[in-house]
Amino acid sequence: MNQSDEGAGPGDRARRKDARRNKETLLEAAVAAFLTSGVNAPVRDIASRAGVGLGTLYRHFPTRADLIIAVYRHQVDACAEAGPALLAAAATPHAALRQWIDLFVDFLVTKHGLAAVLRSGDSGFEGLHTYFVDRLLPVCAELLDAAISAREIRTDIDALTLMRGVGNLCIGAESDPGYDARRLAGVLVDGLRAPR
Amino acid sequence: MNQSDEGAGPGDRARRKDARRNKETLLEAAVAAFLTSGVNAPVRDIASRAGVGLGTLYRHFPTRADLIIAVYRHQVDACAEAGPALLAAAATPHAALRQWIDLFVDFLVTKHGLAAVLRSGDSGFEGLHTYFVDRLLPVCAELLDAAISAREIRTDIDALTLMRGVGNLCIGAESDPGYDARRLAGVLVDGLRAPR
DNA sequence: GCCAAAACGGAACAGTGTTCCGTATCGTTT
DNA sequence: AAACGATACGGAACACTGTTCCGTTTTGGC
Repeated sequence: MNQSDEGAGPGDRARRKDARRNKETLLEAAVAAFLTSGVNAPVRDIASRAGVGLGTLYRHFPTRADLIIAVYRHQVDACAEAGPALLAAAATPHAALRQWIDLFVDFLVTKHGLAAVLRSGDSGFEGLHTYFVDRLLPVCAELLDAAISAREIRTDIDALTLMRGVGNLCIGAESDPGYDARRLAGVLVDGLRAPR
Repeated sequence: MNQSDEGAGPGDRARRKDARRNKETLLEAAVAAFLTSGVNAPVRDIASRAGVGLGTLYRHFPTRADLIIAVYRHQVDACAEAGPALLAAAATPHAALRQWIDLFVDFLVTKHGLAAVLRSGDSGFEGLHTYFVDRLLPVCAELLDAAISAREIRTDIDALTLMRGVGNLCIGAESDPGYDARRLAGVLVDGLRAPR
């Protein structure tokens, strides 16, 4: 995975090279910190891992949410792009939906604390929440609609509710061996089949 | 609901009456604060609502979790006691389970932030988590076992996983009009019927 | 080499939960 | 009624968050 192209647009060329380098270093530090301490790793830890001041961190990533987005952008995009592919390949839309939900759950469960932060309600994370919804909701809706059109599932659960529900099921899964978020999400998707 | 008998054992008689009165006042203040600001209402707010110092609050409720337990103890107990009654009255164990889950969800959804705090992983809330599990898990397990014995549901979801899953589904439901935790919990319970 | 613009660093702020201890109150005992 | 020890009180102080701000340093075009 290459972090260097995060937001690497024409705008980056206008930046001083020390700024570009610091942003890069910060991203690497954040990846490492998130891996060991979860997405709630203190900002100070990330800054000092990167050997950089707090001001520098905040200039590049105005809020913690921006840092999280930058770190996981590629994986979220990959998840989003997998949706249509699964729909084309699977035997039924419902099977595709199940597989896509599995991808989503796997992603969330392996990012310590991310699912919780998405639901924290903390105003500082609005941007993060919005990013996830913007990127993934259309994909989920497409799969859901396909399954509905195929008359495979009930119609009273919309894509946003489903995504939030599945996301919620992932909360705390990382630090709780006795809890199987994947299986529960599967049960939920099974439940969608019940005609209503 | 009467808060005055919270932990009102023989031990209370040994306490000075100002201490008893303050504990009482603090509980009322906490009820009010939780109602308006959710269970994350700042300790200082609760103390000042009660016209009491921080030290007093912490002496009576050594941790925030103790305060939350004290406030909701009666409702949790009521939920626990409803389990066997529902099992006796319902047409099938699965129907009883569904009704009990509805009770649980209704309770959690109406307590702003409680479901989130139960899953926060914050060590300060271990006591709260333990209390909920101790009190409600046996009830859930009884209902689940009955439904399994009646061959109504799959056997690969244990009571703890189900409770945690349902609890998770309730997170954020209070401050999100477009999200229906009750319905999702219903879908999950439907999913249990799918033979596996 | 100069110098304005850009970026940096970290002290300072605001808001948490929690601890600590000097002071005030209570209730019993004389 | 007065004295006194146990009990309880209040809030300053601490540790830890995220975030802001501004004096200082670095950069890169002239």
